[in-house]
Amino acid sequence: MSFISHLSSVISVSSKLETELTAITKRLPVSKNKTILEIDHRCNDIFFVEKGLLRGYYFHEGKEITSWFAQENEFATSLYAFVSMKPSFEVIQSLEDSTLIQLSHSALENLYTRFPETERLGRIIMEAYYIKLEERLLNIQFKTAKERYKNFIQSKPSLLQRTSLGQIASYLGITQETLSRIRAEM
Amino acid sequence: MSFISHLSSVISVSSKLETELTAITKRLPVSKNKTILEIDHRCNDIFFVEKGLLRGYYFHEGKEITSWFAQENEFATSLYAFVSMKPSFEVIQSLEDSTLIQLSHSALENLYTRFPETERLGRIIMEAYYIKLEERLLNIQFKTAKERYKNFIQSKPSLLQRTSLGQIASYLGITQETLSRIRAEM
DNA sequence: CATCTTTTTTGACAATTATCAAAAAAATTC
DNA sequence: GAATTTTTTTGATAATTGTCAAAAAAGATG
Repeated sequence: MSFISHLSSVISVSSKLETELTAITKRLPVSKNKTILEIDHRCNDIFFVEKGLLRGYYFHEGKEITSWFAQENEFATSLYAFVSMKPSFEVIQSLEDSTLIQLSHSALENLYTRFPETERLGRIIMEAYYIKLEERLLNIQFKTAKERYKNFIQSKPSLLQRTSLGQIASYLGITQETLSRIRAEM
Repeated sequence: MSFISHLSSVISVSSKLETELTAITKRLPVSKNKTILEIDHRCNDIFFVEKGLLRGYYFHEGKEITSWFAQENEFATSLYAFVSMKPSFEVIQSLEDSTLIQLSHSALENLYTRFPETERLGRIIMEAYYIKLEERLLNIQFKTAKERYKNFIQSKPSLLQRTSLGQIASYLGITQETLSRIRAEM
């Protein structure tokens, strides 16, 4: 189970904890192009992507803006909504047939209390999220559209084949016309 | 001590923990315009601003870019460097005479181990940091320069008097000329 | 495989913000 | 408080990216 082994790389997972984790999570198969979390709904779950690809997006002036992609061995949730338990402004959808490990907010809170060592896990995951977001901000603030795209190709080459131009463009904070032109001149 | 009472609003601080916190932190007075963390140095400390104002900035193409301001009752550190223990790309400076509560990385790690309930604190602080950063990203990605400035006035009015136009402009991701023109037409 | 739908590309033009240069204003220092 | 330094403002111009519209290409469907 890639979920447990992934966690093991962050904290030591006792067999007791492993049993608990297996008990409170659910393996969830989703087919391609399914909406997993709708706008304005509560985000009760955090998902670990065992197989497949998810995408988070929201609407800005009627257009879909990709906020993240989550591939194999990555966590995915509408973080703001999950942390605050407020209605989500984000949609989560599957871009491929996927297998998710589903962990609910209440089960997680429970886990934190019963296995305090998992607090560390929560913190470390948050730190990693933060650093990724910081990189993204620097990227958008100081790189030209072309530099951002080059950077994307470098850091997430596999997503090039698995997502559409429009999805990537909005993730990079540019229009798809601009991205198309960048591609043309490369 | 505003530090302890601020923490108390997040987790319950036992008297034992309070004693420990007092023992491992140091009250650090710094005068105005002092560099607290230099570029490429290790960031060994996280600071809690008891009084005064700090600023984090880095250089991009020879120009200072403000990444954050930390006022009274806020935490401040070069988060990426502090978390990863890598050399900092950020400078931390005091913009006013300030009083800081200094907590070292090693003392914090130690605290996490000896008082597991503080892991929760670390996680919650990280979550708050994340959400602030997310707002900032949305702001830079989708608001015009004018909207961003208006938003800044709304959310951090006190900083208007305490910082310079150039510092605010770079924080908002615009040039100071542009910010000056925005001010003129408001 | 012909049709329908979605995605990508291309073109013309507009808007926002940056850049460079210099003047004006404000703040600091001796 | 005069001189120096720093910060802010103003002007002219350029560059990047966005917008709107439509064609072309690719993909999905019955």
